[in-house]
Amino acid sequence: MVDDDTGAKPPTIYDVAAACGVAPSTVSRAFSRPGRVAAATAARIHEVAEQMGYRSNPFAQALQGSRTKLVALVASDLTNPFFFEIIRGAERAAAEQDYTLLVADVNESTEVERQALDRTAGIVEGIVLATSRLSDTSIRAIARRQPAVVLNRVVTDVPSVVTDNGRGMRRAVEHLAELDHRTITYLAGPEASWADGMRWRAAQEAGHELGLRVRRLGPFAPTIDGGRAAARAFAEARTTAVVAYNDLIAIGFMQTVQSWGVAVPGDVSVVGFDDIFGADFCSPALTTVAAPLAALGKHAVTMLVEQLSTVGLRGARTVVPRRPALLPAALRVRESTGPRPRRQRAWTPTPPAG
Amino acid sequence: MVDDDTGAKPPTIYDVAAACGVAPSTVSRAFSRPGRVAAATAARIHEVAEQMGYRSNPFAQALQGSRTKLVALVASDLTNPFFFEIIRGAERAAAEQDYTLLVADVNESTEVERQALDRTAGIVEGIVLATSRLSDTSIRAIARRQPAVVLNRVVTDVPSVVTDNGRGMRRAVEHLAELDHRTITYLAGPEASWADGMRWRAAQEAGHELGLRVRRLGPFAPTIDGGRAAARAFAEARTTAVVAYNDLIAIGFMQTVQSWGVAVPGDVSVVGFDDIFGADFCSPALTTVAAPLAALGKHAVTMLVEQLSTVGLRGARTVVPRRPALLPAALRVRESTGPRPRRQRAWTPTPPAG
DNA sequence: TTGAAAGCGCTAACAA
DNA sequence: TTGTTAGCGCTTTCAA
Repeated sequence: MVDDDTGAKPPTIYDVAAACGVAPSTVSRAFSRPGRVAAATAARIHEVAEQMGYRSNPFAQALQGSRTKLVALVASDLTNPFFFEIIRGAERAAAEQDYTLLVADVNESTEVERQALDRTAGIVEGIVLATSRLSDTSIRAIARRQPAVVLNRVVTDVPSVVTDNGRGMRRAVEHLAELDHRTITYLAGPEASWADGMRWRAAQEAGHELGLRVRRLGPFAPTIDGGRAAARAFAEARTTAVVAYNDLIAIGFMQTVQSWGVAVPGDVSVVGFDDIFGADFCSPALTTVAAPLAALGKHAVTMLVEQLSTVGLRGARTVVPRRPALLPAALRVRESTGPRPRRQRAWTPTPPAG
Repeated sequence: MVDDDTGAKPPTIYDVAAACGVAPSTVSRAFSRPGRVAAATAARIHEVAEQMGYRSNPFAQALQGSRTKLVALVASDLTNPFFFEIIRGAERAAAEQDYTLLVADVNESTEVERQALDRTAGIVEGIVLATSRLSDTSIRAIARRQPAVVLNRVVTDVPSVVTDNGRGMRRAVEHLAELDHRTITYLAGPEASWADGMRWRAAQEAGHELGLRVRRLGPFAPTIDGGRAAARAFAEARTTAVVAYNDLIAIGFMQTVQSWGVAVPGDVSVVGFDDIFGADFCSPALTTVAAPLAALGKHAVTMLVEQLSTVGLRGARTVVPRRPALLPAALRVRESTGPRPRRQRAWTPTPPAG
């Protein structure tokens, strides 16, 4: 009984070999080491393989130690436009180095993140953890098993790439100071967020140095809805200027106070953070600290691939953690900031008539 | 010479077995079939494995026929907010069915798309092709090798999930007709786009039935920049209403004509398509045909997983192509549409002073 | 240039 | 309950 096309199983090199009347190893060579097979034989093999619909089994190949040329980027929530340019940059860098980038959205769930990591870890050659919700310890454990880079967060002993939040925030506060604002409110992001800590601290420091009072409101979800909540909280304790943890909060905040008849920047100036998609076409266009999004992604993947070229696939651990790569942020002044109003207009957090 | 921790290679079941003084198969069982091993033995094995840092090799497991529980979604350009909700929906559906979704951004490049598919195909159990740039033939070839679903496009003999563009466009034209517009311009998307063909045809049909003239301008890139180009073309041949291939074009168009001093919707009404992130906070908020984004993603993954549960991992081909799943679109009326102006104001495509 | 044979790490019979 | 023995599909020596 010949095991020809008995089942629906895909053909293997054995099937191809049989059909060609050559040894399996020859078929293998015809694909992986074309030079080491007679031209005529190789041609025949390729042809037969083609029309049998032969596809090499990547698992069997990987078992032999061949590389998958895959790297993964695990993102906490792809729905957040913050990731757009990061992924774009990462994708570009990967493609340039002949890697394929696989992105996993873990939907802000530690559970799903673990799962994704488990299923993916052994398959990809390296991992970028972007805004991971995992504990530092878990992240270190992952990095111990395989090359990894953290993005937008600093974890001791793991290579990381972050925005220079300090400088960025400093620029924002300077800008507001120049517009003569005296007190600013920081609309905080999630407490678990590493970036939030950095930004809040930087705001305080900058305020201190420039003689501004800096208050903190929050935490709020890093979303447009979070911004709406922030607006409600802000109504209780107003200032002439606001710096939000991120653009989404800033946009939600603006939307809401504007719906109450508050003028931006007439009554309150608002500064966002990140310069995500949409920051330029919301109304008014948002002044924001532009994170080097594409550069972050690009840098992370480049660091990762650098390690991969050094070490082998499996059994490779993350290499010599250097100090975090700090990528520069730039203040993008648009229309949501203006001079401190002489006298604050009265307004109430209820929608105006009409 | 004991092959203990001689190299940096990760430990295998053999190492664990040796360290525990049991047979390799027992170690294997301890992990895959816990019930079939004495509790004490299992505990010891797990402990030893844990502290040796043992991780099962997914390739070896897959070679035995175990499932990877991975599905891939290949997107033409993740930077396009169109994909946000799609991915979110897909991710949810995958998680619900205990699958992990891997997203590959192919950056609008057929080359990269091929590459990604090659590297990924054998590893994931099924593939969602979202807005693929591949030819119908290539797609059919892929589907023949492995379960696949096309999203936002119809390919004969391959299961597909699409927006009901016809109904959606119909609603948009009706809306414009009710506002008394007589002639509308369709700002076309990429020629290669399946959706563009559908939308343009539907616009014509609806116009015909409702007694409106419908013109076509384009093709334009499906981006904000494309919208800017559309505005320049529109300046040469104006109408009181415009329907764009997608929201990005609509937003770019609005931005540009507004910078020329044209009022939206005062001078021209604009309708977008898709209801992407940002459509509600651009200025004016965009009236648009909301594609069932999340539902599309969810549906596609669900269809895929359905097939997977039927058939085995490798050697499974895409099953019985049914007719495309048509998901309903809804018109979202916001602020960018209004009644036809009595007389069109004069304007020129140069930025107004000031 | 080609064939034969030995694994890669794991699982699945089949015995013991 | 545990050990033994074959492979999964492929690559890679080592001979021929």
